[in-house]
Amino acid sequence: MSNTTPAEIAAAWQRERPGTPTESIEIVTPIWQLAKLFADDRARVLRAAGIDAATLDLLSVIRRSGPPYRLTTRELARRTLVTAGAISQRVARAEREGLIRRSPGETGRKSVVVSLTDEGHALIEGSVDSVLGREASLVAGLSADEKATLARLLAKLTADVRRRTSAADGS
Amino acid sequence: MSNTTPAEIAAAWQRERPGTPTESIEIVTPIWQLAKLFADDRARVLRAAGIDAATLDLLSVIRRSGPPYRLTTRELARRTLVTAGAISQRVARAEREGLIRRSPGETGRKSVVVSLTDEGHALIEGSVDSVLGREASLVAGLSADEKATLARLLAKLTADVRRRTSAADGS
DNA sequence: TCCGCTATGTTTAGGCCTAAACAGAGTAGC
DNA sequence: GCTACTCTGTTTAGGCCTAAACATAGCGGA
Repeated sequence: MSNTTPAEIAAAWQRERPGTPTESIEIVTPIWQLAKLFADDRARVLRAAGIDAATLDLLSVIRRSGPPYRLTTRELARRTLVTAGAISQRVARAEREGLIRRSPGETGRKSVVVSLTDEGHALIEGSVDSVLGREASLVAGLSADEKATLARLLAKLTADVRRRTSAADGS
Repeated sequence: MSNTTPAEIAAAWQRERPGTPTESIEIVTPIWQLAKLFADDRARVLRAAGIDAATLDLLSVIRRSGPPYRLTTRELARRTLVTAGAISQRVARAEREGLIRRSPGETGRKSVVVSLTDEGHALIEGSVDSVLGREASLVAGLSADEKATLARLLAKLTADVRRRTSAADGS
């Protein structure tokens, strides 16, 4: 029934291999577990709405960029955390389903702009509230103070990790 | 260069669709971003060690279960967050690489116990410290207090979300 | 003008995962 | 002793992703 907690994992390593550097486990492991819990739950909610998480992410980025709801694939790759190849595939799938439209970009360079179709716009309007509403209910167990503190620490950690993992260095 | 921050995403939704329930964004989004940053970084560290994250996870669970380093596939599925089918595939891959061994379980029911080979044991000993050490350095930007607070809030949130997503109900 | 460099996208090969269909091993009740 | 049911694992079909190989499109210097 109960899954292993991060604290138990760290304790198990210390018991089996005293001296193992386990300081990060109680931070990193729950982040992975939560990411998976949120992802699975979101997938379940979206299945009912006839859309998948990857497509929702794509349409969301375009939708909240505001009118005229158009972005180049380069911008899409920058604003989502996936590779250019993944964007290319997402766009192809969404285009096949009639949710977006591709058109050649005009300003210099070779470029492609992706824009929402009416169907795509309707689909995102109909699903974003249910997804975000559901997620708000999942974090409702924390008090306002706890949520603020957690958000602040996560923001700090994200900035730290991004700095330490990108480019050279690392120590 | 800079990626969009969760706070900017929430602000964008409020600008475009006033009233969108964005309370969860500054919690859920950074968790996903961090999970991906950690996963990518771990994959990079492991590539050098000749092992992948899925196999490391498998061997780790068996290793820290203690002597005699044997678990049934059912136990493996329970202790990792993946499906039984995924375990079956992970075990098949690891067996092909000579890292684990499969043998019929004796106690009642049909069951299969997975045990570490010497090669598997050596591989996990040689990589766990480098992975955990690297991750410790990634979270080193937080003070001891901040780490403790973050760990506590993440543990609480994980318990909450698990409770709210499992089984029926949800509201 | 020509050649090549750089910025952009797309395609391909392969990895890992989930859901669901399968299959085998015990167990329980008749 | 049989049949049905319930655990356990494995296999299959399909999805999404990354890395890397491929294409193109403009620009720029000689």
